[in-house]
Amino acid sequence: MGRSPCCDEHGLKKGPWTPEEDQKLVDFIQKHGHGSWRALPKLAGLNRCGKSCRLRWTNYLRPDIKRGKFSAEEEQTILNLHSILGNKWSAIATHLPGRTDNEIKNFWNTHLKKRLIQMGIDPMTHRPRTDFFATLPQLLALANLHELVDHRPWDDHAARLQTEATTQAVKLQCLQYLLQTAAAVTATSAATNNLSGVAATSESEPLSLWSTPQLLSSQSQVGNEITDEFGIPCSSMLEQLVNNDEAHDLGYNRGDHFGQGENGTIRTPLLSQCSLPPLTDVSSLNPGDACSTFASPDQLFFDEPFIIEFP
DNA sequence: AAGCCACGCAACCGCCAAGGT
DNA sequence: TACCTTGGCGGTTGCGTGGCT
Repeated sequence: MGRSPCCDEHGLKKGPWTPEEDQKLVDFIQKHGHGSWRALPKLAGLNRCGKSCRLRWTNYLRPDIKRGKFSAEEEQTILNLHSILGNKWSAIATHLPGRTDNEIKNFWNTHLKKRLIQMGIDPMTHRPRTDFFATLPQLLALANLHELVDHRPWDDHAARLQTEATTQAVKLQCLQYLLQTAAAVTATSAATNNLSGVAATSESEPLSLWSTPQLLSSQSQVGNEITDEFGIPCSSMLEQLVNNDEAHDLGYNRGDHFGQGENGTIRTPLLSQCSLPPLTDVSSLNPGDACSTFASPDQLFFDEPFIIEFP
């Protein structure tokens, strides 16, 4: 026999709280503390179940709750902690003073998760998605553009140039995706080392790396790891790529597309990715997947025949 | 102006673990 | 040791709101 829900008791109100109810709850807790949540509603004169009171208090009425938009630093902290802890919202909340687990959970589900997905990153593993279908739209768009450029009779030189430019921009985006994938493989081993270090020293310095705002918000440090993979400073290379006139003309530096850096610099998907945490799940890494399954980025995107092999 | 839709968020539900008896 | 109570947590739902057609 299952347990009956706490609010099944007759006459207990559900749904949104009124200001009067809020006031009663706040007054009571300020005078007496919450004590037993089950007993509280009767004592406070509320027609609610104890659980509802507790939730209302912890998620909304508590005086130390910080409301308003999440700062960039808070976002980064959530991303980093989520990559380690997963959906342990209460654990994540302990690192964000004034934020409730519910608020963080909502923020994750409505903002961060979608953003990661848009960037081609699996929100659960924090690793770039390597499945073919995740990249299919990009590849199809690329293939279509390629055919247009190659087979259409061109009277309008300007239009041709623009399409070619767009093709290059799409290539750039796909290249960035592959770089993310390759970088993740590199970062994974580093992350593993970091994490084992954290685990080994967790008693003295629990999660010290992740809870340090300077490190959490440092894109360059993580970006430097990517440099090692290709021997090229990825951030500078990509900034150069994205900063070129073509990208500007195509709107690839628009803030609403990739995000705008603090001093007006462009934040590309990859650079944003660089700010994501190192990856944690090395055990599931398949040496044959991701970038190693594909040809090298050069081969993939600059050897045109590959592209038109797709139907 | 009205209807539709997507989004954000507060609140609920159900499960689980800890502690008490 | 088994059962019960309680609090906590994560997942999900549903309502309000704003933007778009």
